[in-house]
Parts: sequence; C-alpha cells; structure tokens
Amino acid sequence: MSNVMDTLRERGFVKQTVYEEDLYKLLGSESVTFYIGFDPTADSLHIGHFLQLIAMKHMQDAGHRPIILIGGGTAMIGDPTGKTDMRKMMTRETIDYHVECFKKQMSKFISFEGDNGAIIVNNADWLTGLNYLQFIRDIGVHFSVNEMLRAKCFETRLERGLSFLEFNYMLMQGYDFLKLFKDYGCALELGGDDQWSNILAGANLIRVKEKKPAYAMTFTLLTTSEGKKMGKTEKGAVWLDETKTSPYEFYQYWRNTADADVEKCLKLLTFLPVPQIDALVAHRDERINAAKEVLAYELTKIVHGEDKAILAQNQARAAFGGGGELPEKDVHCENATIIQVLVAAGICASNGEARRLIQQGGVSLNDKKVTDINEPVNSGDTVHKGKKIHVKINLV
RNA sequence: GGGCGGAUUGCAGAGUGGCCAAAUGCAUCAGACUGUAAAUCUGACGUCUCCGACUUCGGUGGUUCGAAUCCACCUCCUCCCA
Repeated sequence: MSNVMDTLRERGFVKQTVYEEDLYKLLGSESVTFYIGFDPTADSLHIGHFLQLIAMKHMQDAGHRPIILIGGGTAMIGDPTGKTDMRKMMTRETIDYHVECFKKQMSKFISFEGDNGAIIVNNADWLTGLNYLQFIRDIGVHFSVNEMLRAKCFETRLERGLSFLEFNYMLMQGYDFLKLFKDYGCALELGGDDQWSNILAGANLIRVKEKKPAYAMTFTLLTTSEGKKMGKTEKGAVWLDETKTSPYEFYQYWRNTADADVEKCLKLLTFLPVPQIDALVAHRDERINAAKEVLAYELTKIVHGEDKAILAQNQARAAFGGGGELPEKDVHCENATIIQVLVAAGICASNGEARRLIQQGGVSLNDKKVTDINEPVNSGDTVHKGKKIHVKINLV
C-alpha cells in the first residue's frame, strides 16, 4: 500500500509527530486504527473540523481505520486549550443533541462500511461512570503537575485563572486514547496542532501503562496568511450545515480567499492531485482567480453535493459577471421600502444600519444606486449591498 | 477565611460628578483603487419615527438639579496572604 504519510506531508498536513520513523513504517505496512476527537460544542461542524475530516478521509482511503471520538464526556469539562475564558458548561441533553448533528454531517465524508469503515464512539460512555478514586490512582499517578504546568496550552490560562475542573481535561483525553487502545487497538491519535499537549499525554500514557508503542501526530492549523483562524466571518464561524451557512455563502467565502492562502487551502481541503494544484496556482496575478473558483467549487461540492455546488457557482457568476440566477430571498413586509427590505432580508441588522448604508452610497436596486431611503421595492427586484451581496427579493 | 484590585458599547482598553452614546486600537461594513485578492486612503460603526429623541457602562437600591463616574448591598473574577 502507498504510504499515506507521504500524501499528508506532500499536502502540508503534518505539523508534529512522535517516533516519526516508526510511525512511517507502521503506516506503510499495515492497516492502523487511529482516532480523532471532536468536541460537540455546537450543533454543526465547522471548517476546523472539516480539515480533520479530510485528513481522516486520506487515512481511510489508504486503508486505515478511523475512530471518530465525540467528546460528549469531555465536553462536560471544556477544553481549556487556547481559550481565555472558562467555557460555559453544557447540559447532557444539549451535548447529546450535538452528537446526533455531528454524526449526520460526518457520514457525508467518511465511509462507515467495509473492513476499515469508521466507527463513532462517545467518551461520555466511559467517562461518566468513572470512579474518581480509582481514576486518579490509575491515571492521575502518571501525570506530572510540573510538566502539565509547563505545557504551552495552559499558558494563557495560568494568567487568567484555570479551574481544577479544566486542568483535568488533559487526563480525560489521555484516558480516552488508552481506552481506545485497549478496546480497539487504536495506536494513533490525530488532531489539530493546538491539541499537541493533550494528544501527547495519551500516547505517553499508553507507553507507560501498557508498555506498547502509541503514536501522535498533529496537523497544521488552518490559519490565514495573517495568522488568524480561518473559517470566521463577521457572522461567526463558517458552518457545514446549510441552514447556518448557505451553500452560496459557503462558496463565496472560499471564492474570496486571499491569494496567499489559495494553495494551502487547495492542498489541505480538496482531493485534487498536487500537480494540478501547482498548475492552478502557478500565476500570481488575476489568473489566480481561476484557482479560487476551483477551490470554492470543489469545497462546496464535497460539503453540499455537486448540484448545490453548481448552483452556487452559477449564482456567484451571475452576481459578478451577469447572466444566470441570483440567490433569492422571500421577504415579508407591507408597503416595502428599501430600508424595510434590507432589514427583513437580513442584509442589514437594523434600520439605522440600512439608512447609513444608503446614505453612503452602498446600496443599489436593480443596478441603480439608491438615494432615497424610502424607495419602494417590488417583488422580483434585485437588491445589491456593496459589490458582493446581491439578492433577488420575492415579496410574500 | 483575610487583604488588594477589578467588572465599560464584538474584542482589547481609556474615562473616576455635567463638555459621555462614551478616547484609542483591532475586528466589521460601505466608498475610492482593484482581480469578487492583498495593501492603501476616506467615511461609518447603540436603537429609533435620525439635524431630534430614547436606552446603555456587572445587578439592585440610594445621594445629587445631574452618575459609567459618589454611597450601600449583592453577584462574578484576577492577584497577594492562609
């Protein structure tokens, strides 16, 4: 079998590993069971999760068996990594609901059939029933507080306050890995690079307790060339759930990727062959727009399916080049004026904002700049906000 | 448990009786320039029936003609001592 590590390296996934040589040999010689953890903190997956799933897919395609661990138990603690504040505690019901949502979305990318079909586990199943005394004697004894305090992931929290509850997170995650190692022979944990300390904790725990090799590998975090986390917009995260982020918005997000990030995104988030990607990003002038279209299309296709990807692409081309169908929006309001429509359609957050936009010349109706804040809108009219937002209004 | 310092508009962070809808930076939005990019410049950035009015500065009361600013109590948090 071809070695998936080569693929992951070539596409720029790999950030840190332990025992890299051994791991490489292992991945090249047999089917390895590995796991990636997901925190069910929201009712939809977002782009950060997506990167993990793509990596998981590469692994699965290479013959390895994925375990998707949903952190239903650890979510009750809250991962303090990189957070400045303590996370709100969620109820068991909320978490269970999120778990269901995740399962649905994941089944689009990952195969659950066949010899190396993925399995989903929820760490609530074994964490909730833990006996405290037994746990700290069996597991806690192997953790050095000195080492933990030195871990980068607690750095910001040590300045602002870290509760003992959250301090335990690392032990929980380490225990997860041990548990999966024993139950499923899982020997490798993958995750984002911010999880390095937590992942390492588990791999070390297995090596100490079971005296057997366990591996850890982290992936590059998806950040923009400016170092910011990708997948954030003014509205919040870019979600995979189409009711939270429409396929058109999703498409547009990627269509507007910065030049410097296109290559990275194509390699990390699509399955296009690397030589093809290299060809796409060969030019650093306006020709890179072709690469952005491919990126947006490919991603939308993976997440929302081919039909919706084509539709989104047509809508985008219509909005920026003319022709084709624009996205439509049903709006309910009487005696519709431009201000009311802007707010009702969710384009502006308040009347004041709509008024301001018009006064600043940022709104057009059917390609004509709006100067009167009371300009009437008819069904079928197209409202434009700035250069990027174009919506056909259906009054209902 | 004791002591100190805090809680301000998305975030960070000024403001310590009227000149405060509240400095500044970041983020965001629009305009110009462009390639649906970046950088840069300009403007906006609580709500409304918008040249005026109304509601905000952890919560509840109080002092005052007037409070984000003073007082009391409460809630939460950092730090120091245990």
